Amino acid sequence: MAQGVKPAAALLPSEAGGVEMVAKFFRALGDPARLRLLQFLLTEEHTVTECVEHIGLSQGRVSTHLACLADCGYVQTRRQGRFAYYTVADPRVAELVTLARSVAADNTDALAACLRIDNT
Amino acid sequence: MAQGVKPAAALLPSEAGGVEMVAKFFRALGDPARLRLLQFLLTEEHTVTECVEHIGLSQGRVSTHLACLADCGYVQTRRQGRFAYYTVADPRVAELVTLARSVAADNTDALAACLRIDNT
DNA sequence: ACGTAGTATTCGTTATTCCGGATATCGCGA
DNA sequence: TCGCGATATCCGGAATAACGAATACTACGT
Repeated sequence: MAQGVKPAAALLPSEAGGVEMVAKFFRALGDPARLRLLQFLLTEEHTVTECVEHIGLSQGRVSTHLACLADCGYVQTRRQGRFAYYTVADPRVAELVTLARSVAADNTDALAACLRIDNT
Repeated sequence: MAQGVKPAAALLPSEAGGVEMVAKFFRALGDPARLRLLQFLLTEEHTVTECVEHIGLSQGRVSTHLACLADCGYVQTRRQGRFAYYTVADPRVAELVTLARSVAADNTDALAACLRIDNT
């Protein structure tokens, strides 16, 4: 093996459930609706209703999506009266998406042709 | 909002299907098996059979997972005889996973409690 | 040419995930 | 207090994705 490099000895946490945790984390970004919400909330905070109008899904669904993003640490909530203001919590989120976008851009064709993991 | 920063004006591609493409890209990382494969292939190249022994899934499934990772541009194939050697193609992949891991690590508890986007 | 090992693909089944609609829950104003 | 607007949660139902087993394909050795 590549000796002397010692690269990414522990890229993934070897703790129990660590890999599953990271996978769950990525899965949260693997949905177009949540990705759009993330972009929408990146520049400024918005209420749930505003998000609903922006992405055009049912209110209940949007609320769940936002809760998921909050659970994963992507966004944070600010409660004021009966409103809930969501916004991106962590600057690393933008890095993450930007980085992914740059890699994905270099594989547009292959990605488009990829019929998911298992097609049929 | 944070004025004067002009952050990520086009974080996501607004082209048709761009968001879906990035989502698909992330979804490829949202599976524990593929994530483990990626780590396994990060330091050195391995054949399909080696991967099978390493993660303990059926040969057919592993082959499909690897094909998916290749489609997404995460890994590349080198064919030699009847063997197929897979290895990580892009250094940005390690960045991506490391970055995600660091964010996920800061939200371990919330992530663990997150019953996925829609639990039941 | 034949058999075998390595890899890829197909198939039916099972498990996840997303969705809208209905239904709570909570806060505020009249 | 009553009603209403904003959010959150709870249902089936439909779509997607993962799995193992079986099968097809390919390259090599004999």
